[in-house]
Amino acid sequence: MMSAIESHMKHSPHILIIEDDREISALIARYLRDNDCRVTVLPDGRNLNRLLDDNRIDLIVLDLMLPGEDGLSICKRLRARSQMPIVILTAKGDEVDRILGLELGADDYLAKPFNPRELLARIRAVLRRSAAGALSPARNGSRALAFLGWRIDCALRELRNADGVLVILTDAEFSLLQALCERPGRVLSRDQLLDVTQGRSPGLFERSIDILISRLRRKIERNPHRPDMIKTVRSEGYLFTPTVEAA
Amino acid sequence: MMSAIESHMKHSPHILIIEDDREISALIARYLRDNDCRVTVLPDGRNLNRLLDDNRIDLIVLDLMLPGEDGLSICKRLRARSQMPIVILTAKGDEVDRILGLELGADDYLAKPFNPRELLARIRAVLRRSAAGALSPARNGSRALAFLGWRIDCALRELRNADGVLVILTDAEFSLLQALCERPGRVLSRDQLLDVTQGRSPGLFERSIDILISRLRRKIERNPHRPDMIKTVRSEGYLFTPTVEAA
DNA sequence: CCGATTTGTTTCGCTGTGTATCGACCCGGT
DNA sequence: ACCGGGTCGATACACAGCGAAACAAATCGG
Repeated sequence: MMSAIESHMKHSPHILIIEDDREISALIARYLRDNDCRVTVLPDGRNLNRLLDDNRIDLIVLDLMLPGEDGLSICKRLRARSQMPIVILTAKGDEVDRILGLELGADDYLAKPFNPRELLARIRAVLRRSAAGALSPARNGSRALAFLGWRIDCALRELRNADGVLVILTDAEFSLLQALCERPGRVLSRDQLLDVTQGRSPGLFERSIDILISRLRRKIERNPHRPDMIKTVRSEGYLFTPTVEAA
Repeated sequence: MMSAIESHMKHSPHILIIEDDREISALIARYLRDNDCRVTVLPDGRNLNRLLDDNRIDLIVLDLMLPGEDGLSICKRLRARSQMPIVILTAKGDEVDRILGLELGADDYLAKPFNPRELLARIRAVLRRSAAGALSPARNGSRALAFLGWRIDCALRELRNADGVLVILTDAEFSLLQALCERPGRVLSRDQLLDVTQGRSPGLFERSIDILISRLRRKIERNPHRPDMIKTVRSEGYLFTPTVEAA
């Protein structure tokens, strides 16, 4: 029964919990991790945009009662930028906030105190629905990026050089390049790159990203031994230096 | 971004209520009709399949406490045949049934007694998430899609090429193509495709989707060995690259 | 109940990707 | 300067994912 749901989730989903109460967030995180989720916890809404940019979050569990920026405000902000699934947590019986949250675009709510098993069930229900996916009638027009004469078409997953000739990248290489292009001028750790490209947490001695970078350099750098575009920042990660523009 | 929602709003959603208590069903029906929904009421699970075949239902509100066939059983039956959105109604505090319902594939629940406004908010939240017309192959009314000169008629289940000549697809091939067309520009996992085309969970070493893709490519790709339209994304799934428009 | 067509399974070979290993390099500490 | 740990690049290799063909099973129409 559940296996149908889990099985069509290729990678374990990455859940972001926004909750100031350490005890509650630890409890949830523990339960979700025990049930094949990857979990990140944030105590408030600060650094949220940054975190969403650098990681591939599948769903957000959002407490409405937060210090600083209010949960409803965060919910609205999130909806303004994406359709990311949101499950909100409210104090028991706080019906107004609950309805308001749903009308603001949350996908579900749960009243505290709650049963972790029910939270998991709701998360799965929402993820299943969002994975089944809506039709994309007006799809974000063929996304294409350009840098230093290179052109990358994200819809076709194709890369062309300045002369317009196709440079054949493997799927993993393309995903990595896309991740870099979408975050230029910023140092990205191997963990972030793994998360974004494959939705995976790294093993202890994981070096697969290094290898991919190496292979990618061989295909796009003028001198792969003295890379211009993809620089390595020792013990930090990698940095994509060109300025990237939509094309 | 909003277009998915707007396309929903264009025609008022058709809600099916399965509820034996006349008083409650009348109350809900009234409130929903006042808020731009079309409503059909059924007192039990009989004639359900018949009704679903003959009408285009967008969402089902299902009471779990029913005479005759149990609500959970109905929920399971519905899930077996489609991904139709389901909101279940339970007696207050009946947590077990609630969780069970979600795990059976319901999209949301509401405890009785409830505020009609909240029911509406939940219905809208679920509808927002769900695809306008892609929920079940049985429901896809007369729609036609076009891409790269190809024309696909979902009602007749026919495919024509740029010259207007019929290309004969088998049933499974057509369902697969339709699923791809309805979600262009997104990588779809094999499990999702299996789920959408046949509502089936994959066996452990299932490769039937690969074969279908292969056979489909042979019929529609210019060079089946270097596919343009249906690209494979290694260890992720498949991607339909053309832009698709209604025709 | 039979034959034809559609659909799923098995198997094989190729390619892509991660792992292991080694060596180069950076940097700090005696 | 000399070593030593840590980090990264490169090569070689093992294995997993996918396409294709042949085969087997299921479905359908008569």
